[in-house]
Amino acid sequence: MKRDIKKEAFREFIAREGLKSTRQRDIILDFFLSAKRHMSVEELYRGLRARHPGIGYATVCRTLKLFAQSGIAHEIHFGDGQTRYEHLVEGEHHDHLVCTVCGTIAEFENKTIEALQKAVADSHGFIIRSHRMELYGLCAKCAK
Amino acid sequence: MKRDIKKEAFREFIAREGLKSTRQRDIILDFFLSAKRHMSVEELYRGLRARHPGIGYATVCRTLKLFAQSGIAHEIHFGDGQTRYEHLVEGEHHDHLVCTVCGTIAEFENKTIEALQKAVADSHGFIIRSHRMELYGLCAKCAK
DNA sequence: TGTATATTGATTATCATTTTCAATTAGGAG
DNA sequence: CTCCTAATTGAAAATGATAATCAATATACA
Ligand SMILES: [Mn+2]
Ligand SMILES: [Mn+2]
Ligand SMILES: [Zn+2]
Ligand SMILES: [Zn+2]
Repeated sequence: MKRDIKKEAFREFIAREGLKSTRQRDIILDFFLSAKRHMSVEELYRGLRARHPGIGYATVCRTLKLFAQSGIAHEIHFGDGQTRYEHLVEGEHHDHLVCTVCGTIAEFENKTIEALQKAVADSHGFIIRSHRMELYGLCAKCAK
Repeated sequence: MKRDIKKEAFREFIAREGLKSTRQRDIILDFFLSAKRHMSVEELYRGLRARHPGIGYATVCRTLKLFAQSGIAHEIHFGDGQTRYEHLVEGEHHDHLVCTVCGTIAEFENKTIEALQKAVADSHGFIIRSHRMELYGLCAKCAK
């Protein structure tokens, strides 16, 4: 299962970097992988604390950063001042539809757009390392 | 000239909202329209202070927000924790190529991509109100 | 010119995230 | 298994960008 691929990838990262495997990191990773996508740090922290009251906010922040560094997660910024994280397997990619009314986030992928992005970059002699594309507006529900 | 169109648009906004025309707002607008694009609040503040030492940081922040509200400027967030502003005339739009090495920012517009974005949104019953697309990587110069 | 109201700049507050640091833990050597 | 060292943790303080406060000042209109 993908969950195990991510766990294994993080385990390898920990080993490769000379870091240590800890109870907290295991707990946070388990929760992160089973929680819903695009959770803010605060949401993850509150969710974790329900079962693990001792866990510190700083540890959650640090651990999520490690997830991003290890490649099993991505930081997302939707402009509301909250950092969100989503887990993904290496090489996966998608963009977002963000409802500005209810906050619902939908994901999509469009190879044609990505090809055109590459073409635009090429015409500038620019080498793309990453990109972000977000469409903001009203989801089907909020559009009534 | 476009500069005058923007000045006039802001003047109208000021009047329409029952706000007042002030020396500071004039100074900040002049500098903003003549400075290079995508300046951060800090950069604009420092640039302004050279000629106008009395001007307050809070006033710069507030005034830039007013520019955005009036429609003559846009807030931009590239994920480095700095808010940038760029001026544009009503209806104009473009996206960005951001060099992660030297910080250079190029602008582009691609109608085909925008049409595809619309198509993606439609297929989700989503109504786009705005969007952002940024390509991060190496500019021609930094790619060597 | 007078007056009500908006604006300014300095200061303080916010708020999410980072850093600090003493105490604790992990995990390899012996 | 026991030591030992370096990594990790949680609480608290620091950070950094922006926003709010507020007394003093400037603006615009009657
Ligand atoms: Mn996503
Ligand atoms: Mn631009
Ligand atoms: Zn919605
Ligand atoms: Zn560059």
